[in-house]
Amino acid sequence: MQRRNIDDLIERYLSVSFIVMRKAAALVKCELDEDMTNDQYYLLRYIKKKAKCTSTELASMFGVNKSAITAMTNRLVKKGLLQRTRDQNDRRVVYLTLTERGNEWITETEEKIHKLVESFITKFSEREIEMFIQTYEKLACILQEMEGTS
Amino acid sequence: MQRRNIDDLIERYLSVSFIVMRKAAALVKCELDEDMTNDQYYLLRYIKKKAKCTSTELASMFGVNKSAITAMTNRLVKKGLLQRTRDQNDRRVVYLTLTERGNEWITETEEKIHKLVESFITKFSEREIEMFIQTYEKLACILQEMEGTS
DNA sequence: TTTAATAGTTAAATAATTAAACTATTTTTC
DNA sequence: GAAAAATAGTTTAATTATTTAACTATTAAA
Repeated sequence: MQRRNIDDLIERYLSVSFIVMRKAAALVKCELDEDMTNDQYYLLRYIKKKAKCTSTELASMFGVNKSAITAMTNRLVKKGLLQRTRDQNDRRVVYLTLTERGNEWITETEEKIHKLVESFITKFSEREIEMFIQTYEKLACILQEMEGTS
Repeated sequence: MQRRNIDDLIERYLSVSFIVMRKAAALVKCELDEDMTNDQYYLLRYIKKKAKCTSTELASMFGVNKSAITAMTNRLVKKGLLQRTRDQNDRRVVYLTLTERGNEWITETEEKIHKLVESFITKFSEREIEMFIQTYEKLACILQEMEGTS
């Protein structure tokens, strides 16, 4: 591939990924209750999928320090959406699970977000969106394997 | 398209876009000086491309309130990377432009970020990445046209 | 059994963000 | 042309997200 073609693709990638990131964040926010944030949505979504998980795992997935996760989970525990339980075999480990209310909230919210994503995903042909997501998933794998991503 | 196929694509999109967003943010951060943030990088990058721009334009691009832009630009002015100049025709308007140091910083940093993006973008075939970015750009257009994105 | 490593929290600091109230201009409207 | 409405940007107070460093408690390794 030619030098200027690569540079052009890189530039386009940087611009478009920035725009999509910010616009998508704004749209997701519109679907959430006033007192909930996008990060809180993503955190509860992840815990629902895993059923239970630890701070360390979340910190790695979110690419942040464990103390950032402690702060976030504290807020969600205070809101009654999340609960902590200690592992009886290894008492250092704390599991995070959804409360009943947390489960209700994320279930309702997932429905709204799915409708939102559907409203734009259906503007593409099945083939186009399938190809897009496949490449996107490949990219996710590459990024996850790169060092320094913690 | 079948119902369960759409739902599956939506779920895959949500998962992969989240992972890429967080991992990319972590990688970009590694390339920046200790005292600079990803948002500051994206803001200076945008201003460099436009040469000069206003708070209102930035707020719209970033999908945030104008007061968030005021706060960010204050920090960058304090760091000596950005400057404000008032429009002489319409004295309500304030233009933001890079200082000499700001220009040097963003030029150096853009080079690092380009190398970073190149390191993973070249793992795809030219055809695959071209298709991917085309669909991504279409998506950006659709999101920008959607209401409530401010 | 002392030493290492691991899991998580706390504390202090900063950045990003919002909402509401505000100042200073320019445009509209009657 | 003066009063009213709109526009551009800032300030203030509050909250969330984040980092780094120091810390507690527990488990694994030497």
